[in-house]
Amino acid sequence: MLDIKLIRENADEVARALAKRGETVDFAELLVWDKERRECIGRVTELRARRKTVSADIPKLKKAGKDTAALQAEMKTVGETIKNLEGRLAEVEARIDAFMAMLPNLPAEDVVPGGKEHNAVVRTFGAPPAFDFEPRNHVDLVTRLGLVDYERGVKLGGNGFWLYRDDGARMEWGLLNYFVERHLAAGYEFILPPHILIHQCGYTAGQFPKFKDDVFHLQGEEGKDARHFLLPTAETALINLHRDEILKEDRLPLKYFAYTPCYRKEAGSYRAGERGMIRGHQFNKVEIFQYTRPEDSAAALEEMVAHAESLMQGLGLHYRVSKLAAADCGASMAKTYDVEVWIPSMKEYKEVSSASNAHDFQARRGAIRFRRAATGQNELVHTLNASGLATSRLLPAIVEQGQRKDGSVVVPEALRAAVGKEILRPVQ
RNA sequence: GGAGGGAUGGCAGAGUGGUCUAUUGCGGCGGUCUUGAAAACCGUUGGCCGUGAGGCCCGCAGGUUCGAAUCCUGCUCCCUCCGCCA
Repeated sequence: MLDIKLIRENADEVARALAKRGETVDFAELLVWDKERRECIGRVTELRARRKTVSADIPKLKKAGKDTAALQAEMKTVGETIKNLEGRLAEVEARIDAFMAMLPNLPAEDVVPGGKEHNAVVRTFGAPPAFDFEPRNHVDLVTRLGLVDYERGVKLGGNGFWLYRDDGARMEWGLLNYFVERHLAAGYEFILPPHILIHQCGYTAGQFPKFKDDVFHLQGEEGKDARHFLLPTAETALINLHRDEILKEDRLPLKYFAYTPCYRKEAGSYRAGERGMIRGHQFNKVEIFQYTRPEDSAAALEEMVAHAESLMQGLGLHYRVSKLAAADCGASMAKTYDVEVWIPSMKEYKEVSSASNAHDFQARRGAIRFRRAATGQNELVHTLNASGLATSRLLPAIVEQGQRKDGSVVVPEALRAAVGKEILRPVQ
């Protein structure tokens, strides 16, 4: 959520910033509602003050033997006027809220306008492995190696699902453990949240109302509007940890990480090039998250990207880091870096981590503040999130980048203990 | 799932239609005293809206009334007991 004061005072500037995302927004109507809202508040406040004093006087006058019927009659109409104004106010505020809830975040100053074609590679690690044979794709590899069972995954969950088995399950689990250990060492607190969340969580994160079609909603009980949903990322849980709280400044930054599967509809997003485990309805991810003071968030973002990169380096994978253009950043995010791993068969880099600074956008939606000791004032925190990492995109990269001519795969050193072997060989 | 009880400030806990401005205690913060600390004493102590005067907030939403923490209705959550259960 943007600060409506900013729009009130600087509508053109806000519109220009949103235009970097390719969004054309007209604030004229909003500003009319905003004006009406404030006028309503002014009048209601005035009338309530009058009612309050008169109502306090009535018992005194009665005691003094005076007739209060006229005053009571007058207050009755005042009460009705207040009620009418409050009705109007609620109407206007609902419109303002609906409008504001649909607006995406302002891109940070240094984020360039335009779509993903304007993303900029800021650095790369390693180089694409050179094969003196025709490399197989990960679907062939993991199937031959017996790591992933696509057919039975579909039998269980339908299209868009798979299951890990044997060494594949061990490797996926080993990746998760490797990340857990690294995050603990970096001072992040481990959270295992519920996977089923209430609607307010999606609102705070910024998924609702705009992106409600992207998540799986649970059928509520008959006659009840339960409005639970399966989280599309652990970020949705972690941003809500401190919803409606006022944090202590000396406890910031708060650093958390969580492992959850991520459940996404991915409706209509299937592409032939994304077979296998590149895109599914459920995938594993460890997410890191920080709550910081506003002045600390820019540095925190760099720190989180560097941390995500160190995980990749620990696996010996070739990757690059891109800084996203405005329109490619998530709606809640002011600035985003993607860490993208090389998938040889696709000859493409695919996102395995997305590290973002939401500034105060999510904090405002969730009323997450901290008390600044120097001023005694409450301020909104900044929130940041980064995948650390999306394991389900990593396993394809590991087998493709680590494959050898005979179809075997070298297990990254960091995972050998978990998998129990150095080389994975085709089964049968 | 059944039965009962409850929701008031950081916590505990009064208040059942209008004298207060929602008692009081604890905790927190500041001070006095002290070599330092404790104790004692004094002061202070939330959120939201509004340029401001001021207004709103006693779980949430409605209603009754000149006036609601208090009365009425609906909802949510929590606790206790029973049942079921990984």
